[in-house]
Amino acid sequence: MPKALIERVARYHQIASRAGESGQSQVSSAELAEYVGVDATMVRKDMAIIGVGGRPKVGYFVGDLLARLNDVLGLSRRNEAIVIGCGGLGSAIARYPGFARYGLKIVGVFDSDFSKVGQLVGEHRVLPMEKCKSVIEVFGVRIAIITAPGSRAQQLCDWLITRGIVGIWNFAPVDLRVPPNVAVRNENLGIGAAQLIYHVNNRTTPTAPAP
Amino acid sequence: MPKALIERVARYHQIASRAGESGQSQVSSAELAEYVGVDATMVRKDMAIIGVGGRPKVGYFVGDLLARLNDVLGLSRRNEAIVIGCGGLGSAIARYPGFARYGLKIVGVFDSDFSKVGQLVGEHRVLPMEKCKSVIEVFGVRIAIITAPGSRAQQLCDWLITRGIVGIWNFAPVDLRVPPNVAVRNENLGIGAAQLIYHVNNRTTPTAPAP
DNA sequence: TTTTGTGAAAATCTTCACAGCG
DNA sequence: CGCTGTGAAGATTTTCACAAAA
Repeated sequence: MPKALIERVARYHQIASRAGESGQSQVSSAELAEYVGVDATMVRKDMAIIGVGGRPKVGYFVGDLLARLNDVLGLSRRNEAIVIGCGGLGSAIARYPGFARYGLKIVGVFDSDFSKVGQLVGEHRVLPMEKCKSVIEVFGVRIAIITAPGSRAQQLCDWLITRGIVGIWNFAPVDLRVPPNVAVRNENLGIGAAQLIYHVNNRTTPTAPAP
Repeated sequence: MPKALIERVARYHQIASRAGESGQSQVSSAELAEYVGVDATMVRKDMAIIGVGGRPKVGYFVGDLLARLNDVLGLSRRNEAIVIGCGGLGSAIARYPGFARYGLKIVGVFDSDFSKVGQLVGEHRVLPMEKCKSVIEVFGVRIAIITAPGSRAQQLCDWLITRGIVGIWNFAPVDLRVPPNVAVRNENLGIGAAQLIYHVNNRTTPTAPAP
């Protein structure tokens, strides 16, 4: 399974999802290609790989496509998550409304700072770390979103894994190391900034198309 | 210039930067490879491309490496940025301490909601959108960080570009479209979530090494 | 006649194997 | 020796060209 494809599948999902909401019932490979920023041929190849068939002259049916994408991504099942650390980033994420579409449900927000415990963050009451273990067990939580300080993130991560967490979404400014059976996504804003700056400094000056 | 390389260069910078701070004066390709998650050979290839030479038995000098990386990424010059929208995500980003290392300096925080104008977000006073134009001009701002609602993001983006912005870091849950001479980085938390969920559901179960 | 589907070619990226140097 | 440097081989990803279908 092409690794780069997974990068695109999530985008296809977004587009299909949006198209569905706006009442559109089919999308063409050209349309998908446009939004994802690749060639239309590749979209068709991708569709072949994930097992979605289209119809010449019509395109792909949004319903079919979305169903298959949900299946591939695993969004059909409910995906419970907890947020650890409710500083600025943590509380913003805990309140972020856009996760519902992906079946990601935040079931607990934790902080080791007692002055934050008990505060309301969106619809979540901040809980002390002591409660974390039970929440994981009770809800069968598999995903943890870490927004704790970099200095504590790895230690926290290790502990969460012993408690059964198998997916880590890390916003602390360090790259977390995990055993091979655990999925980790290191978001790292600093690296994002560096990449953007690179592209700003090396952006394409608009040139006339080659003859 | 290999596109995938740029993805790694920012990570090399992070590692080198950290190594320097902890007093380490050289790093080996194996060490860099370990952290970035690629083969050591590729690190050496990358170094050759960006023009960093190492020494057998020693590795790469952190000072040389960092200087070159700063140059390649364009972090030597100061990179002014503004933040538009100071909801949860916007204010978290405005206060994020990790950007200094990359020369990214936030010089203004804006919101169109008058009830937020005048509030203090970290060290920044929230300004009304009317002031945005002048701030861009006065500081020569090239980068805008958008955390406004998805519904307004594209319109805002278009306007910013007319005002001279050439780099957009977009946290709204839509993919912004920009002309080819503008750099855009669509961060999109929803898509990040979808990708993590995929990897959680398809993570490698630890198997015995092949015989 | 437009849009999908796909084998073959091209480009890109990654790993291998080993030479070279301190 | 241990680690860098690099040409050649290998794997993957992307594009091209065109057949097929509605």
